[in-house]
Amino acid sequence: MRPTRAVKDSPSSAPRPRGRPRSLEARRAVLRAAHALLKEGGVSALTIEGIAARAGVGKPTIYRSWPNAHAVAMAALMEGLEAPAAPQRPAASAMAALRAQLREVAQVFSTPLGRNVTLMIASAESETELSKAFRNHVILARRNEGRRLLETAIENGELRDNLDIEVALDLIYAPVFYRLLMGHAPLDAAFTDGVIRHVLEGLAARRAQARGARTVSSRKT
Amino acid sequence: MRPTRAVKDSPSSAPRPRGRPRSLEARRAVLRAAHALLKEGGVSALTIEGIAARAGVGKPTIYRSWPNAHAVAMAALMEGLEAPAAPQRPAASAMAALRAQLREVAQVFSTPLGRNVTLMIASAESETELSKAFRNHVILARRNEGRRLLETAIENGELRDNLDIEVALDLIYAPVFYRLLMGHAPLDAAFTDGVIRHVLEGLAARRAQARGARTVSSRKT
Amino acid sequence: MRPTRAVKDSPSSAPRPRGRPRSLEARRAVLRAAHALLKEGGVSALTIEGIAARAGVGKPTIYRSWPNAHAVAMAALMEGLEAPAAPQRPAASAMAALRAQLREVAQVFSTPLGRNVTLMIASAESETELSKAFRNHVILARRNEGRRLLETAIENGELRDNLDIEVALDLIYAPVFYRLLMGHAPLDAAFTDGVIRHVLEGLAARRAQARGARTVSSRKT
Amino acid sequence: MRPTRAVKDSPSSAPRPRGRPRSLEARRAVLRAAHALLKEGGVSALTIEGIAARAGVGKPTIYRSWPNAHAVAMAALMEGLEAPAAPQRPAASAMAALRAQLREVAQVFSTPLGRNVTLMIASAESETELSKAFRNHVILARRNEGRRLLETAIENGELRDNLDIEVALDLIYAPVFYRLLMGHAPLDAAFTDGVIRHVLEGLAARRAQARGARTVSSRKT
DNA sequence: GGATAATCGAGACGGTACGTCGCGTCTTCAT
DNA sequence: ATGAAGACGCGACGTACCGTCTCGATTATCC
Repeated sequence: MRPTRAVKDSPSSAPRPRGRPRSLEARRAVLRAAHALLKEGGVSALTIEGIAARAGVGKPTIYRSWPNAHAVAMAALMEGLEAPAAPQRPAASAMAALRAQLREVAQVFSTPLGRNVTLMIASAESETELSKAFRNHVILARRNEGRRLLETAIENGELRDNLDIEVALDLIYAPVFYRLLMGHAPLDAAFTDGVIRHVLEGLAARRAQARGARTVSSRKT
Repeated sequence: MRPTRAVKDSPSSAPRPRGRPRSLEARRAVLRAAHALLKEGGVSALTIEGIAARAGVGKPTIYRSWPNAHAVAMAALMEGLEAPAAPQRPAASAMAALRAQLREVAQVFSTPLGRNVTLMIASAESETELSKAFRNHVILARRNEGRRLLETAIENGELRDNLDIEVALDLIYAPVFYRLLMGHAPLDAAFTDGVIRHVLEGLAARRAQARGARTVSSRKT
Repeated sequence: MRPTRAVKDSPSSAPRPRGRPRSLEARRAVLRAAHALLKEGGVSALTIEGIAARAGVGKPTIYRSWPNAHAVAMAALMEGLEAPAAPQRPAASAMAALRAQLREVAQVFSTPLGRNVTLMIASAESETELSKAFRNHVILARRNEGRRLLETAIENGELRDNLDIEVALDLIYAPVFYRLLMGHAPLDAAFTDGVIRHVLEGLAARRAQARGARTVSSRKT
Repeated sequence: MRPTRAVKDSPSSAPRPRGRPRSLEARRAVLRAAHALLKEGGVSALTIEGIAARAGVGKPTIYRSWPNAHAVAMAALMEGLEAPAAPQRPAASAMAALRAQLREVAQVFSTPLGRNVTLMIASAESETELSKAFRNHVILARRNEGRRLLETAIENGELRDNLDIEVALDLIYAPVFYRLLMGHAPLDAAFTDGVIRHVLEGLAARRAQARGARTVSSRKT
């Protein structure tokens, strides 16, 4: 198998490869074309031939940098789906910020493109370096922001201090992607707010029935 | 490849087939072949040509019954992924039953086949009748069982009575599929139990009952 | 390797193949297109893609019947380079007929198409069934006609009866193809007639009949 | 198009070009590699990339000296197919020498390499300077030797003095290349000797039937 | 001796054609 | 008149070379 040397190796180890360097412009044209095709026709419209034709590039040029269309798509989307970085306006509380972020996540990933991205991550057949990077970039970026918020909330006393943050993060983000992928119910702000509310309050009955809940939970895990 | 005429020889009891009553047999062979291929090579290995060859069936015979490979796969899986019918042993409480069911779901869908099924649902590009039926069959069957348990739990006083059941169901099931598809963290019983525990107690800091909640949660996380 | 079953097997052994028979029309369109391309642009213009496009046919359809472009070309030319069957007007003698035939051969193979055909035969890398058939068809058809004429001439007493006919045939036909392929000198009727004359008389100095021979040869050379 | 300046211009007019001179070693490595590839895999194995890789040379280095693979091949072969210069042992007669030379020609060109060379000449699509030079070098060198022998033979009285030498040369050499390229019959010493014998004696009947032959030949040419 | 220039190797570039695979439709024959 | 077999037009796949173009490094001549 040909190497398909990664576009970017470790930064310092590079002893300047011998031949003509790869054209950054071609690379960019390919990613642009891939992005456009993905937006227009979905995953099935994204073919190497189509990308090459649209980018004005030869097929081998694409294969030189990526092993298959999937990888091109991921690379293209990593540049087009930047995390929105800063919360535009400071929220009243960490949980309020989280609620706002969850709305934003739901909105971004509800677009056809966002849905395709999610699918692409999900259907990655093998764990390549690129697919991990892509997942980290797309999914974990938000998740990390969420983790930061959760930690702040715990410090603030908004949340109890003995929760499993990873589980909590899954509780918060999973429903969005679940509805997105399964499509069994709408994915709107009402839903994400409902998620936040329920996950904060918990489902267990309070006051009088706290004991029952405790009993249930205290069973051997 | 040889025709593999009789996919299954009935024990010589039938001197009947003068005409062409082979249809049902052919269909079954197709579904069996599809199932096998899906298990062996994943979604990408499932081609109409492959199914036809393996089932000893002509391609048009397949197209006569299903519009495309996706549909065949779904049909094949609907027969191979039955809901596990009854909870084997009655649980101590509704939530205990739910916890057991969630473990079972996680286990079933963690198999390569289960993962492929989930992907197939997720990546259904258009909402066909069949894809809805499939989703209902695979996903909603469990969800309905869960809904029944939640309602029982509310009646029992295990859960508070003012919760949004649909949101609650998503809170419970989503994390399983989220980890399954994103693969960012393991999907085991410890996780599903953690999900149940956190979703019951909620994340918010308690005022009155903080002590009780903390006690529960402080068990091995 | 796929069989690429010969277009025509032995005639009687065929138990009528199972599926849809190959389209004769497609086959004809392919050969027509190949012929046209060969005529227009020579051997290098004859690509499978070009043929397919021009014939309105899929590439696999071509590969189903022929293993490579070379074979298609040969098949195409076998239908377009028929031997001219009968000598239009009966010649005064067998050698006169041979002289006329040699002129015709030189003329036919001097065309770009004829030259390509000859090259194609010459450059056949491996001895396939088709290439032998093609050579027989194109080259040996004329050669056989020539053999018949030589035999007649021997019977007539025009030629001596102790000559090696195969060598004689080579002596007659080879110069035409030699000039055709090497291009070191023109290939016209004067040349072919000169060949016939010299090959009849021989190069050796005569003892008894030197005079007669000289007389003959001294006609315009 | 770049000039592809001839490897060797006029000898004296050179004002010694400015830059680094072309590497003679590289040139030799290229020719050696081309020769080896041609011998191993035939014409189709001779690619610029293959030559460059094998010679340890950059592709542009090759293109700087030759316009295409064909030219490289010809250049490579011109150095590897030298005429055998002198007849090793003086022959009894000019025709005996010719017979020996024809044997040698048949033997040399029967090798795979010789066959490829011949094909290369035959299939030269355009009449470039190089292709003419190559043809002269490979084909005409022997032919010139043959012409010298024929002239000697005429002077000796071995051959009649009124023959067309060019036609005679074709009669002698053509059959070798004809059998070589068409492959319809073996190419051995028996054959070449037969050619010489027949071409000397002629095909026409002698003595009594000389008149018939003459009659035939004297028809309007 | 330092600038200039053409070479060298390496290899990426936009292309063209390759030969293969699978699609979904069709046609033919045997049952 | 149904079903297997399989050819059809089509389109994308991933590869091999084409001939051209940068690159950094080298090697010569000229100023």
